[in-house]
Amino acid sequence: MHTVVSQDGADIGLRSMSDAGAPEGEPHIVEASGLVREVIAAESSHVRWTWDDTNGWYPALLAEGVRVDRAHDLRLAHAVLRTSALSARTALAEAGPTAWDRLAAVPPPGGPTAAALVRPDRHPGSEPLFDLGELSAPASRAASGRPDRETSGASAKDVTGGGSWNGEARDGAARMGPGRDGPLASTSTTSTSTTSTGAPDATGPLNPLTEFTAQLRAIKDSTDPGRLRLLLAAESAGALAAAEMHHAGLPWRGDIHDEILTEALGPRPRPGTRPAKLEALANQIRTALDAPPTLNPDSHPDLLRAMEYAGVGARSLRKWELEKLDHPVIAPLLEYKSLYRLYTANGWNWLDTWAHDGRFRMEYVVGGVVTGRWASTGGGALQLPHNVRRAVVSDPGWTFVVADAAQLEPRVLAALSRDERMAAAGRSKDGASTDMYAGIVATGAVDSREHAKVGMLGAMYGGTTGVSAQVLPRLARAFPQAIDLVERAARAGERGEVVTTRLGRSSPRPGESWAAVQGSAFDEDAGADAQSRARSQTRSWGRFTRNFVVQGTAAEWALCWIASIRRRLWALGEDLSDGARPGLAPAPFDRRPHLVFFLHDEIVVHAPAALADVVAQEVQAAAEEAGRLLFGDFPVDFPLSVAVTESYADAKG
DNA sequence: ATTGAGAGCGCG
DNA sequence: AAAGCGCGCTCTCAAT
Repeated sequence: MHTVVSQDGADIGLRSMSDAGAPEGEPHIVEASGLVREVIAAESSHVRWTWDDTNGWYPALLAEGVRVDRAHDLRLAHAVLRTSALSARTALAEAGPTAWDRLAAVPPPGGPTAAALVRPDRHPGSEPLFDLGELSAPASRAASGRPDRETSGASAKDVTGGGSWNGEARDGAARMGPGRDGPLASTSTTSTSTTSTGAPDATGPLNPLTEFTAQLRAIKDSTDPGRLRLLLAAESAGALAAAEMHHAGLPWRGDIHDEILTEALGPRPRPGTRPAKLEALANQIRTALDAPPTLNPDSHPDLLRAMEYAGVGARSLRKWELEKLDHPVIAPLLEYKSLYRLYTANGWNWLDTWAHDGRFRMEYVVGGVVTGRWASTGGGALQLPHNVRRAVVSDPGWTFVVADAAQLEPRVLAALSRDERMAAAGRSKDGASTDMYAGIVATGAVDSREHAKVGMLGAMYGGTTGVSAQVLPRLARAFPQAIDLVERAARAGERGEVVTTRLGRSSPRPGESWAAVQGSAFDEDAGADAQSRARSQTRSWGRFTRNFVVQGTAAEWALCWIASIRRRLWALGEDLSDGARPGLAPAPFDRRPHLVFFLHDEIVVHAPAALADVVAQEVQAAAEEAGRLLFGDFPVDFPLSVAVTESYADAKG
């Protein structure tokens, strides 16, 4: 049963509909303040809350301590149905773009950007539903997330020396968050949606009821309703999980983070100065290069020129290129770059901006990646360096259950291609290793774990050189079905065709510039230049589609995994054992194990210590469930490495 | 002052 | 170890 939620002036409309889309009972209008009560009352009957955007509704419910079990996120579902090859011949897909296509994600409330922006009212003529200080979407990545890029070979321009140390000049300033305090503070009250382009919606307002009906129809008319239903349910469950993780926050010990920084960099520097360790290294660099004190190691042109003058022989400043060189400047330079990165990306400024009240509240962007993986915005939640994860410490009396799926992508490929031999290589026999790469070695296909790994990565990414390419023929002989699947995906992409994941997410078509470049290669006067550019572009798109099917299906597995985890965790109930104490997470999670972090193939659950073991079992069971949901009875294993630990940094293993 | 590109590195 | 997939973020520098 679905309950479609829609804004109705200052009120909220609630409409029950069967799973087939038939209205049930009478429409129901409640005041905005009454929604929480309605949700609580209806939750026991397993409704699927159907709304335009989970981030527009759910945070307010969570703030009231209310969790919902199921949802249907119309915005996310629309995006899938719009481009899926399975629903290509449906009215929804064949119709022109609607306002739903331009709907940008609403970011969760309460982030460091909250004070800076005013959220445009997404429902004309209505008052804000809850006064939470919700904000407008930043220009979302919806339009830019496509791999439609051309890399021009343009190189270094003219070089100017000097440059001033940025340092704490910025750290001290009132930064509201990277790139988000700009012109987005629109106060428009007429737009029905926040769009990336700012273009007005020509196709009318957002009507959740008609959209929902259209989506049900599209699913039903699709070539595989079952898969799409699962995909949309998982995607929506992901949206719920993402909102819950933002609500709960990742436990973050600012004092430990500060210790890490001070240890590595020296004490926090005064504005306008480098941390002591960086300053010392900068001087070492200057000395090694016989360069003047004005040499600014943060300026690439400056530094490259000084290195050339000193005869270092560096073509770029990339770490792995520098590592090949033999010169006294290399060691201090590499260390400088490493510490500089820590300081700028995850230093005190980051701490001030993103970690408050013992929590880092990340903003996930569900479906933010073309392949279906999540993206994040603000704080670099998906790029937390390993060396700062020591700051992630569970609350007193609580612990973390950290789990990651071992070799998820090759296992997904094995199942996707129904390659029984490859799947068998990943299955543990009699307690033997669950390491799939070791299993591949055991088949005799390749002679070392490293070869198995780079070979598989090359097969899934489209590697054409080095060890990866050398090993590929052997893998192709041992696992013809798996390799054939990725090769076919690559060929399809090279032809400009669309490829599709297990549950039905399809790749975007190449952009207009793609066709233009291809066309120009066929011109009479097409030079070798144009032809090679077209060829390079073709291969590049082939690598994208090759990887899309694997990465996208792995993302679906992960989505099913967390959907199952969050349901199972809730079913465990509250920790009421003797000595149990509430954590610092807000209701409804203060006495319950809950997800706090998700990273493509890895999850962190924050749990009362007494429940750690049962949580670990549920996480394991959820992985098995995810495998069955995607691949049925096909005999593929998705083993996890699970750790129970009070510090995230101790989990890796 | 603001914006965009390029370079580089963090994560999977 | 350096080729290949997907991202976000920060810096500098040149252009606006």
